Amino acid sequence: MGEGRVRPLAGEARAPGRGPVLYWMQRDQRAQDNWALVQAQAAALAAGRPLGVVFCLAPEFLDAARRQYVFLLAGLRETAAELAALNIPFVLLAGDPAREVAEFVARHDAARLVLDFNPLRLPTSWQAEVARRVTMPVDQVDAHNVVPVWVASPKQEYAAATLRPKLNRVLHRYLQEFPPLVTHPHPWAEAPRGLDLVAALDRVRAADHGPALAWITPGPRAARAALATFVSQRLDDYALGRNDPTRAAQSDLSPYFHFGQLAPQRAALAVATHPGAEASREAYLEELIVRRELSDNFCFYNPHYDDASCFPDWARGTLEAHAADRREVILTRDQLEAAASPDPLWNAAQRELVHRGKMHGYLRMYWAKQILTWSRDADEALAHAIALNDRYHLDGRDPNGYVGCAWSIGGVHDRPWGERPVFGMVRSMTHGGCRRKFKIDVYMKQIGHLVHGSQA
DNA sequence: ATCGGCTCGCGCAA
DNA sequence: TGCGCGAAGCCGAT
Repeated sequence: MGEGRVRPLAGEARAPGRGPVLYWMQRDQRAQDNWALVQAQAAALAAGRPLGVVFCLAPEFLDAARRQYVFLLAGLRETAAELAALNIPFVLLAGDPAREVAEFVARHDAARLVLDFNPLRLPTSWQAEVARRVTMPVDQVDAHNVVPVWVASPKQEYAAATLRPKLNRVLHRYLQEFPPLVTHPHPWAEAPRGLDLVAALDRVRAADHGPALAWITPGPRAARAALATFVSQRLDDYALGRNDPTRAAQSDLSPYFHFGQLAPQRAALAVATHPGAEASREAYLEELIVRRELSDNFCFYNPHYDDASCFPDWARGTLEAHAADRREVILTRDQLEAAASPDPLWNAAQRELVHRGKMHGYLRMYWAKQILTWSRDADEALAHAIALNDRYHLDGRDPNGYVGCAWSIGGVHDRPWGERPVFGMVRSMTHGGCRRKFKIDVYMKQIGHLVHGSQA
């Protein structure tokens, strides 16, 4: 599975419990291609124990909206069925994860507890709390990154350029085929039923932000199909077309990655072995591995990933120096949310976000940067961008989102550029620049149809 | 269409 | 200590 994939989180010296090995599934919500489950099953087989998976639904998670929970629960239903068919019970809990999981694990006297990895503060604090409360050994497995984040680098990296060689040096050791999860030979006879996955949506206190989504089907099976379609039909156009919002060259896989319904490593394997345009393969693997894992590196080593104190010194200085620059207009968060800015291109991007739950990658940068020009300062702009990103993006509340906003507004992982009003030396993007790069009128027309069609 | 200048600091070679 | 070069930039000159 690759050196360092598993790290003890607590209790190396603790005695194992007398019950099953339990995997507390959080970020990686799939049965196959999941290193945490591979590790949990290996431990269970070695000890001759049953294996179980527990998931705790937090009734509110960082302002997640209803359609995000719908996506999550639909995927979990499929994953639970897949696990049950392999003789691995799946148990759904609801409530405060730190308390519920700790109690559950103690009640069933788990032999070991296995965790997956998410660098964000809230899930990390839940894990730490559970590890402190339980009495058996706890292992953490980075099941999300191709190269485990603590292996890739021991520190916060300055930019993609500094992380890239570190990843490339060890990539061949980690970019390997997954072993399959097998039918578990030791049944967990006393496994509780847990909550019903269909009724669970009623326990969620989530507001309805944005219409229900029909263009994307949740679940690991649909994720594999979407990957196959992308590789066979759009990958060759990726190098040239990915920054053109009017061309469908993007993978559209990020919602699956975010909810762990598809392993980035599975996508990397599929792309790396695909014959065809070399430039497109490299461009995609750069974004899938280097830039995505740079986001995990940032959030793992910098707990201020979602406030302006995480910006590099040069960016904070230059933004400060331009804080008093005249703004065209100051917009409230409600005005931004309602796509009521003076820029029709920005409004179209915001409408795409609301109606599709996903904005084109190139426009995500433009969108966040423009918010800076309509905010009193960079702190306020970052707060607006993160709030709207998390509320509407299917892949919101993810390291990629926080780092994307910090890159756009605060120069994180970027370098300084020619000084301009408001932005200072932070790289700017303009309406005119977009006009030069793609047909903005075609994009705005496409979004007009999207909005009109889904409001009927 | 393409090019260069804008500007800072990391990491490495020396 | 010096030097090369960088996640998607802009703009004006050619």
